[in-house]
Amino acid sequence: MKIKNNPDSAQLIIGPALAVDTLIFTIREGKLNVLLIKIGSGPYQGKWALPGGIVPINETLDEAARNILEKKAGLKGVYMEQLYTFSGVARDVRGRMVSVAYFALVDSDQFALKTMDYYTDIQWRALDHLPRMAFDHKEIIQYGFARLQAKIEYTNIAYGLLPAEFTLSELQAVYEIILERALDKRNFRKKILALGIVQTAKGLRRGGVSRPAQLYRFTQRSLMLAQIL
Amino acid sequence: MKIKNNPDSAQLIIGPALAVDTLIFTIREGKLNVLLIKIGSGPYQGKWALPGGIVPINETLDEAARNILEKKAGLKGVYMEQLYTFSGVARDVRGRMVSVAYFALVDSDQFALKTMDYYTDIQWRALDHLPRMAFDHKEIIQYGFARLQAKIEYTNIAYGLLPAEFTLSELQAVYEIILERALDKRNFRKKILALGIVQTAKGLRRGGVSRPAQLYRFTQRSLMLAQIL
DNA sequence: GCAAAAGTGTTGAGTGTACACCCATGC
DNA sequence: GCATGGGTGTACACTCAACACTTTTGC
Repeated sequence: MKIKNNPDSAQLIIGPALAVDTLIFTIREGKLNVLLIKIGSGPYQGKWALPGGIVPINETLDEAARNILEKKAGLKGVYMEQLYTFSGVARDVRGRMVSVAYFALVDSDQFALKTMDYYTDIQWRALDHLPRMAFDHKEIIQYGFARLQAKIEYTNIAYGLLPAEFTLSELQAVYEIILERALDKRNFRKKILALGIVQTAKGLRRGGVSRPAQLYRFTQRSLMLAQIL
Repeated sequence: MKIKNNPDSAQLIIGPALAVDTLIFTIREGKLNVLLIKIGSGPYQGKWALPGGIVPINETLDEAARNILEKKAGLKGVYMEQLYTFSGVARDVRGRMVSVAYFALVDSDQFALKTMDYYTDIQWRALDHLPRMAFDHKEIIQYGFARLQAKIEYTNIAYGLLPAEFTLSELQAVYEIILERALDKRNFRKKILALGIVQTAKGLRRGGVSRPAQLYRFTQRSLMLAQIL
């Protein structure tokens, strides 16, 4: 196990090691996806897992998670929050490891995946077609999905999954994919507009064969409470 | 820093040490209280803090938190859930320490406090009269209070603060104290009864000078979703 | 002109909110 | 008999859910 070591503040501890794992959601081709990496070496070689790493002695968990997002997944400035801390005694065969899971949302169009040195592969995988996974990472994904489903109903968190400008139909699709049910178009638009969480942007989206759609943007691209459903 | 060490599974880690802190709420004399201990030695001697401890190498966080509740606060079988993991780099002057906070609910009448060896004092303190506290424990309390306020609105979590049998007025008082606002008696009773989260128990509470009140019990003393407010 | 998605209002049911008086008991 | 908290119903406002057709574009 490779562990970063800052000699200035190093201390010897006999206790569980601390890691951060990041659960990154995006929407691609009408489905909710998570970012997975393929482990390159060690007892879990060839297995899929969430991007993660050991917490350096001189970083907070938020900093460690941001660094993993940036350096291991190439994602910067995305929505992120702490999810839960997992501590099963047997979750890592290499030794006692406690992992703080973080959860991030990305507009997949804005980021091109590139495989990093650390891993042999990195892929978006649909939530309903996950491979077998290392550690308890499937459990983390289920937990995070539940959080996402809950939070999209009473916050504007959906902004994390959309570009700056989007149509109301695109926003509605995000809701339908995450909640796994159809929503009524008129009621949805009425509610979203009444809440004032979006405002019209200049321009239309002319996607092809049909009538162009008005573009909107979130009035705030930061977490806000708003009872939507 | 004293650290428990199980030689069977010990490993040397250079990284943040891991602790659990428990935030224990109860209601006493019409106010929300938290359980605080007074630290007996070290740089924080004489300061107040939440009961906590280092996570042993062979315990999950839930187990470690249960053990702290039982051995340091004398509480068994109470409602408990993981709250959040705090990781500020300077939260403990003795060294880098990450703390997983847990949050517990207790019916204070059922447990008599006794000061343990570890601490020089242990007390219930009203949330609106907290002493100066060690570490970032005031922040943990604020975070936990927000969780409690949110969760009492959409779950039956209030059972953790009440004895097996209680009157609807007592239940309403719990809600009013936590939400810090008055509720309409008729509407409250209508909602609670319609949801079916309580059922009548045998007997009446004859508290003294006024009409005796019907006793109720929760239909389930485990966490259930129920939109109450 | 036709296929495809955008956009738009109304109605009925159900839920939430406000509100005041009688009841059973202890002293 | 009076002070104390227990217990009960109704009316109005508002919110939620169901539902169908016209518009604008590309081909």
